[in-house]
Amino acid sequence: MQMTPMDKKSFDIAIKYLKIERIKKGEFLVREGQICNKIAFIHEGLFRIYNLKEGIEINTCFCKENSITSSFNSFIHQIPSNESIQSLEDSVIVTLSSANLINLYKESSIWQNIRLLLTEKECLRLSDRANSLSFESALEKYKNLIKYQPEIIQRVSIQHIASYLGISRETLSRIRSQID
Amino acid sequence: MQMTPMDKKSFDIAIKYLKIERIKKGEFLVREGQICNKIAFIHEGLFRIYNLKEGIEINTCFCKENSITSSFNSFIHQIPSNESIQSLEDSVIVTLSSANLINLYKESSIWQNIRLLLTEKECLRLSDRANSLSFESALEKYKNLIKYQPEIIQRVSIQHIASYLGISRETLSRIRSQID
DNA sequence: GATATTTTGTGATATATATCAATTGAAACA
DNA sequence: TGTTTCAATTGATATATATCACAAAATATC
Repeated sequence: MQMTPMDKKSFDIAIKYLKIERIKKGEFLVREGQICNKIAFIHEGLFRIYNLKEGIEINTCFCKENSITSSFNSFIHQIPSNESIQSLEDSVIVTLSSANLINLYKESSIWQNIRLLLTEKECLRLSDRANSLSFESALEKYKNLIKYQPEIIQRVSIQHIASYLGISRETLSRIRSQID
Repeated sequence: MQMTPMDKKSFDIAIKYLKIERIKKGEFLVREGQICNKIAFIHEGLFRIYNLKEGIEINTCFCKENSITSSFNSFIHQIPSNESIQSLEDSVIVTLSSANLINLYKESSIWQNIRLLLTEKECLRLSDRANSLSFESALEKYKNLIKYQPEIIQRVSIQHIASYLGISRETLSRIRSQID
C-alpha cells in the first residue's frame, strides 16, 4: 500500500509513538502468513509488495521514500498477511505499531480521517491497476510506468518490473530494446 | 462500488434523510462526466458500473439488492464521474444525497466509521479484481464468477459478463458450451 | 403471429504474448 | 583478476484469446 506524505501537524502528535528502524536490502517487513504488526513510513529506500500465485511471485506495489507501506489488511484487522513486503534497497523507516495506532486514535480523531483518506486513495490506485493490467498491451503498460513512476525503472530490476506489469521478463526485454 | 448491508440501528438514524426512487431497466443513476450526487442502497434490482475504454464499454462491477451503489470517487469529492451506472432490471433504491450525508456525519460519528469500513472492503474487492483480471485464464475467471457471484450469470447477458471478465463475447460463449 | 432487431453461438484465421532454450552481460566473490 | 552466480537478451516455437464473418436463437416491435 503506497500513500502520500501526511500533514506536518498530525505527524507531530504521533511522534512519541514512532520508532526509527534500519532495514538492509533483501530483508522483510512482513512475510506471508505472519500478522503485520506495524505500519512503516519510508524515510529512505524502496520496498516491493508481492503475492504468491502458484509458487510464482507477483509484485503488486513498489513503495518508495515519503510514502507508507504495510500489509494493509493484515495490519488493520490483525489477521495473517496474504502478501510479503521486502526491501529492494537499504532503507530507513519510521514505524508505528498497531497498539500505538489505537493510542493515536484516542488522542486525536484526525488520524481516523487520515486513515480514511489513505484508504480512499488506495482504492483509486487499485482501480487504475486493475484497468492497466487487463486492458493495456505490454507496451502501453511499460510506457505508463515510465510516465507515472519513472524512478521505478531506474531502481528496480527488469524481472521485478515485468512481474509488476503482469508480463514475462522476455517480453519486457524485447519492448525495451524496441523503444530505445 | 458494492457493499454489504449495514447495521439496523445506524440505518434508523439515517432514515429521515433517505428517499425512495424507482428506476426502470436501462435508466442511468449517473453518466460519465456528471457529478454523482447520491449514494443508492439497492432494495430491489440490479445495476452495472462501466467505463469507456477507446469507445468500448468495460463493466467494472455489478451491484444487486442489499448492497450500495454509487460513483464512489465522484460522490465523495463531488467531481465529474469517470464511470456510468445503469440499471439492468427495474429497480427500487433508497438514496442519500451528498448534502444529507454531511448532515448524517454531524449527527452520528458512526457513519464516518461505516464509510471507512465500506471503503476498506472496496479495496479488497478491487485487489481481488486486479488479480483475477490479469492472472486467471478465461476459464478460471468464469468458474470463479459462478462460485462467488452465481446470480450474475442468471441475471446478466453474456456480453456484459464477458466485458466484466475482460474476455471477448465469443470466448465466453465457447467456454460455456464446454462446461455444460 | 410475422417481421425486425438484438443477442448468442460457431468456424476460420490472426496476433500478442508466453514458454523454452541458448547466449551474452553484469555483479559478487574469493 | 579471474571465476562463479545471477540477470538480461535474443531466437524459435507454442498457445490462448481476439477478431472477423456468418448462422442460429432469442427478444422486441408492429
